Amino acid sequence: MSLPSDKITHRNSLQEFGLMRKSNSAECVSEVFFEKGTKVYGDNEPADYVYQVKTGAVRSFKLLSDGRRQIGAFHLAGDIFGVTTEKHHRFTAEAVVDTTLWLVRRQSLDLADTDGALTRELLSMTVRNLQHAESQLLLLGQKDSLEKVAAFLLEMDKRLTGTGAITLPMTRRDIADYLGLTLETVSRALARLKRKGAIGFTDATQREITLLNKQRLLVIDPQD
Amino acid sequence: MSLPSDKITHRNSLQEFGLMRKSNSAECVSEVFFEKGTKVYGDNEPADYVYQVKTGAVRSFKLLSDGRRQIGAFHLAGDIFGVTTEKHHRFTAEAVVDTTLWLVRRQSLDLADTDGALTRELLSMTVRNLQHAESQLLLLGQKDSLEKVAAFLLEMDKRLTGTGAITLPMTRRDIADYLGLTLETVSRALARLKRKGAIGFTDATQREITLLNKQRLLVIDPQD
DNA sequence: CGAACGATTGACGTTTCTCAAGGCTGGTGG
DNA sequence: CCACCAGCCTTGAGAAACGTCAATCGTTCG
Repeated sequence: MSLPSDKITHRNSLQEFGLMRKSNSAECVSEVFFEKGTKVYGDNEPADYVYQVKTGAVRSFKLLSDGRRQIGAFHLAGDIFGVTTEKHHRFTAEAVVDTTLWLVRRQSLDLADTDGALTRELLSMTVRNLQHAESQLLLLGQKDSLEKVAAFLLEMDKRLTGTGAITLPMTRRDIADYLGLTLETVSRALARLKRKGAIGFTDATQREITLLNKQRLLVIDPQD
Repeated sequence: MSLPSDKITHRNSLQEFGLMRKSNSAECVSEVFFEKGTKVYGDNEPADYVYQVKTGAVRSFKLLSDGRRQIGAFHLAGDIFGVTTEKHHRFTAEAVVDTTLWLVRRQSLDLADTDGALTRELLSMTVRNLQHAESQLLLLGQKDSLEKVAAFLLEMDKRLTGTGAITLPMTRRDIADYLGLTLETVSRALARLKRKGAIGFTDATQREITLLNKQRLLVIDPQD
């Protein structure tokens, strides 16, 4: 279900952002807290809400019957996710770390679409998702582990800060399931990048990474 | 460029299908022949037309700078492709075999979108493309070669006939670049499926394949 | 303090890739 | 008609990449 209760605190608020600008009653937007590891929504569940990350991070993934997991996207602060034209979600979404989301009832949006502006907005979001999936196809199908990890670091840097100093919210296993690798291979690829002088670790938990040489990462990661 | 000339024959015609229903002048729809291997449009070229496969097949792909190729989709008879909200294509499209396409100037569509019906149609197509890409992510990231090839055969059977008797238009290399494998690995996977009794070859060129046991293929290919 | 979690590293096994050889088919020109 | 050639497919042997299993270490948190 979409709104598990006991790990979540509700605080209604009137937030203005993205799609949710169209909402006009206070009940439409809620701020909800999800503890690390909590499910936001499940595969095949009714898509009743649209979400935006206030703080934290969310992973969106599919599972095979034997438990293999493909993470399709990470949603970071500011990202809108859970948008679909269909009745049901096609992914499961979970909080990667303690996360605060804003959410809007989808129904409150449908009503507002008199001029088709919402349909166009929906289209533009779907196109962005499609573009991300398309570049991920190239990464998963053609790149080796070093290229995948380099591309991942560059993507995260771009989306988190762009400064070259990043703090990853996700574990090595999450990264592995995003890149189609194992966590050990991700760890070894990071070690190789460190030995090459392309990156450096700046804390004990190995989640803070400095991109010492983006140019070198760009050379490792072949562009299309 | 989008309309190479000497390998192509033009025949204007008034075809009614899909998106193109909106067109109302004879100049908007053309039937164009593309010889095997011909480019339909290139990555980053202006997206001036929308296409539908009349006969034949088209591959749509991205290249890395060193020549590695990821095929994102095959377009078969009846499929509409080349639809985008942007000015330029994000893929290159080539005829896999001798192919006849119908094409419509995109401009002739834009004019017709008074009621937003076209935007909704565009949205629904983009969503279909997104869904295909999403399941391809799972395949590329998590499945081994046997599972990939089994999934490929099931997809082709479904889209070509559904009867279990298929004639593949594409080479082993095309299949490999679609599945993120090498052509040798594809060939070996097919040989293994044959030994298992799941498929059979029915002609000398190894392009006609009979799915002797779809249930067995479904077991090999884990579902989400 | 001890347990749980996440990360790293090594040794080893498996899968896939690479390189090479050979076969089959269909088309072309003598 | 036949020889030849080019393209496609298969198969094998060895190499490389990646996965698996296991041990260890540091951190966090009760």
